[in-house]
Amino acid sequence: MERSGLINLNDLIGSATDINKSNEPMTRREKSKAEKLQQIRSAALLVFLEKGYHKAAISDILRYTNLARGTFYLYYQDKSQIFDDLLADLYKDITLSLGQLEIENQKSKKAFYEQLKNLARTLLDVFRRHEKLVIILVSSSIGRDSVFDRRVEGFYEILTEVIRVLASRGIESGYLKPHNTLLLSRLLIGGLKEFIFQWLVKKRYTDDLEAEIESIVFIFMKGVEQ
Amino acid sequence: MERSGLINLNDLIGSATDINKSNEPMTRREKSKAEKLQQIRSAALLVFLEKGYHKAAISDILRYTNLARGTFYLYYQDKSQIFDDLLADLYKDITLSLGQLEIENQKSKKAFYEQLKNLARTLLDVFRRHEKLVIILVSSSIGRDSVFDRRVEGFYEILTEVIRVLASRGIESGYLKPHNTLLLSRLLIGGLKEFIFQWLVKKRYTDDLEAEIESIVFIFMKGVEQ
Amino acid sequence: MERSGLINLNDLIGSATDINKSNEPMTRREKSKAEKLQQIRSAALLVFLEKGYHKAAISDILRYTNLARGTFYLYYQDKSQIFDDLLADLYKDITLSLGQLEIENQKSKKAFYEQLKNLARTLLDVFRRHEKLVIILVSSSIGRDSVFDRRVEGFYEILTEVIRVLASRGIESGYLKPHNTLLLSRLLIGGLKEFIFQWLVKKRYTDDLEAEIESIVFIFMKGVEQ
Amino acid sequence: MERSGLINLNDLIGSATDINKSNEPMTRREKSKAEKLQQIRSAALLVFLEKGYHKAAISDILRYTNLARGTFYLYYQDKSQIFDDLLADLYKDITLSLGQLEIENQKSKKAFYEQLKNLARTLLDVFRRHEKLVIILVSSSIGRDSVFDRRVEGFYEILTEVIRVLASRGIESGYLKPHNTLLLSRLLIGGLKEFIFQWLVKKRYTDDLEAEIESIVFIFMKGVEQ
DNA sequence: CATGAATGAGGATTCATTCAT
DNA sequence: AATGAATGAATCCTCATTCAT
Repeated sequence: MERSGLINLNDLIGSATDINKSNEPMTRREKSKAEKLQQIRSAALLVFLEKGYHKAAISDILRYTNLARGTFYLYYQDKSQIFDDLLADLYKDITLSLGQLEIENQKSKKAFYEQLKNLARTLLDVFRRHEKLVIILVSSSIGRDSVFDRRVEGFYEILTEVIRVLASRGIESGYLKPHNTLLLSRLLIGGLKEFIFQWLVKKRYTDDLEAEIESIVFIFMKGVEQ
Repeated sequence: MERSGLINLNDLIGSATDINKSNEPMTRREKSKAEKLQQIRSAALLVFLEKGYHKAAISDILRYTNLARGTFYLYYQDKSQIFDDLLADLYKDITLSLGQLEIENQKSKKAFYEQLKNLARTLLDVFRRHEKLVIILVSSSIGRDSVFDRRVEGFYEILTEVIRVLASRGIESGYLKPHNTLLLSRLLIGGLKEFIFQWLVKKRYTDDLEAEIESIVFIFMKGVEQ
Repeated sequence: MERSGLINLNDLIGSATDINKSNEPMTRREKSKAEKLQQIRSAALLVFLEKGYHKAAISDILRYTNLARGTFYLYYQDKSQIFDDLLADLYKDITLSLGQLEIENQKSKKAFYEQLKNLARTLLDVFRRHEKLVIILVSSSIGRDSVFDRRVEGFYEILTEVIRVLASRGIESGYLKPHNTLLLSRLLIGGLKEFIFQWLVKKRYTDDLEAEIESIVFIFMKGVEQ
Repeated sequence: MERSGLINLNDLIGSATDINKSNEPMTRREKSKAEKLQQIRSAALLVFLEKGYHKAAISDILRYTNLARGTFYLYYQDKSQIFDDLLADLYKDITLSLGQLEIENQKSKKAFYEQLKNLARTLLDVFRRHEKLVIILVSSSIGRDSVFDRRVEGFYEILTEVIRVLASRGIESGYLKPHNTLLLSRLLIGGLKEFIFQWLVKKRYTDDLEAEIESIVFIFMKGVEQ
């Protein structure tokens, strides 16, 4: 019996900037550095949320800290780098969460459906934990060729790939109709993105989120099942 | 038997700017002015496409024409106005196309399904005719509060409303399960947006567009039918 | 017995732009031209009043007419010229009014005092007739070297000269102390200007204007009498 | 016996911007910054003097320094702010000077008259020390609603109020006729303004300034005395 | 004469980034 | 390492004036 995390996300995510991986204790200087870094990160998240990534100026971010303008450049080279850094956290969480979502070969269509619901709930939880960043992601452009836009796109690619793999297994097992899995997954991700946008940015659907999510999964499952 | 356009889009769209309705012949001067207007419009479309609306500077647009900086302001007051103007064209086309898509009260689930496919194909055609603008729309940020973002959002609202009305009829007629129609329509629009993005921006799915669209409609229909 | 207008103002005023001095009947074309001229003049007066001379743009003036931008330059070369033209009217009125204010050699201090009051009342009436222009004059900068500023200054020079001449006569006749007449006149003009400003621009002192004016003349007369 | 400064000017003036009150020694950097500030202030004063406040461009000011365009905005937000800053210096001086001009309840008309002369001389001295700024003030428009115009007007209001209070006391003590004190003070301020204008801007009356001032006070006193 | 489209110089302001301290 | 003053390119916008029609 196969037993593994859903998917190896590290392949997809690539090298998220990792600062301070080592477990050695920090010197005072390092601690101070880590604190400053954290100040900048928190401030950036707030500013991106308020003004949107593109309109956010580095000086806006610094205004929320008590650091000098030049200090920013000791930690990051530009705006896109700090966004990458913020994103890395989300990626780490997704990786962990989906990794823990252990998957068995589904014994039945029902089990497959349950797994799909589990996945949805898991993602929902991750998004809740990273609400600010997810808002920034779902209300941002994709497709242009700035570093930022590629990052946002990358985020969706990861989600798409997760769905695609799951759909492939469903088709292999004969639970799902043999659709184009990429199309399937994009369709679901698109719907999901719209849903998250309405939920987090527009603050709609706040009544019974779980039920709504279940509806979505149900519709999708019914739409694609064998 | 009721027979009417699908939906009165004029209510949603508002008065698209109408220039040059009169049939009187233009003087040479007026013709030159109209040409300059067209130059600016074309240039703006290109620049928005290349750099994205937010990064596009008015001087970028003017660089594509051989006009002086001040000239822009003879035609538009700012960047948002020219975008509105471009959008008005698309809206006019959508209005016309959907208006011609006459709808009968569906006699059967099958007829309802056909109608859904018709709608999808019609929108597809419109989008093909306005490819550049649609690319700009699907690859732009929403959720911030600039004029631009409200326009983009408005575009999706229109599409969402069209789907929502159709879904309502389907539910009333007993062909569809009584889902939350707003959720349904957002879900489909989200998926569609993602699809259009992949198709127009990423240039994927170019093999058999009609078949892909049919797949989408099929999945959606199957997912929500009674 | 000497009998003459108070002063020959034409010497002071110089060549106010005089258009249409001849009495020959106007052709239709000339009439149309005169009308356009009048349109511009009225519009300019309003705009100068609202925005102040310096902030007034030529296009502001033209917006109040139904003339094209280029047309302005058929009548005036720039903003200062039209101001000169407006001023010429006021000058003409002052000249006329003061010219009619016939002056005898004052037989007594009392008569001299009456004459001073007459002068004040006369000026007051002129200012009332040209309220808008006077407002523009009293609420404008002076002392810089633009054409406009020299015009404003010229206006005060005229008034100052009128007072100075009268004061000289008063001193010659022994009714007034032998003060520096230029100082005297500037002092009075300065006070008057402030008074007019408060009256016309700030809309104070509207209760009993004549009484206030009489107060001013009284104080001044008492201050300088022998 | 009452003994106090003439008037509490702080009520009228408001909080003049106070920079660098602390006595700690400046670092080299702070010193350089203070020098730059001073460069800008001096340049602004010169430019305002030459071109007038309204025609002065920020780039004109910067041309007199060797600073970059953006540097201005490190010190001031716009043109009006630097004018306010310059004005604050004058206000501080007026406050100090008039504050030191201690006033006793006047025992006689003569004493009152002396006090008036003292006031005039004091103001004259202040104006001499701030010649450039005073020139800018007396040759500027008032009455429009820009920030600048309100500042200029405020300056005259202060002077007017000083005179008005003194006149009130004179009337209370029976030395002056019971005129409308506001009218009185405006009249004197108007005359004074005109005088200062001629003296500082037109460079007249430079022979015996003290005597001229004495004349003015004498005329005024004689004009209004009981 | 009249028009009004076009021009382009000129002014304000912002902001990422550098670098001397 | 940290600072924050200084920079200057980039952008938006206005407006007097010209000139082909």
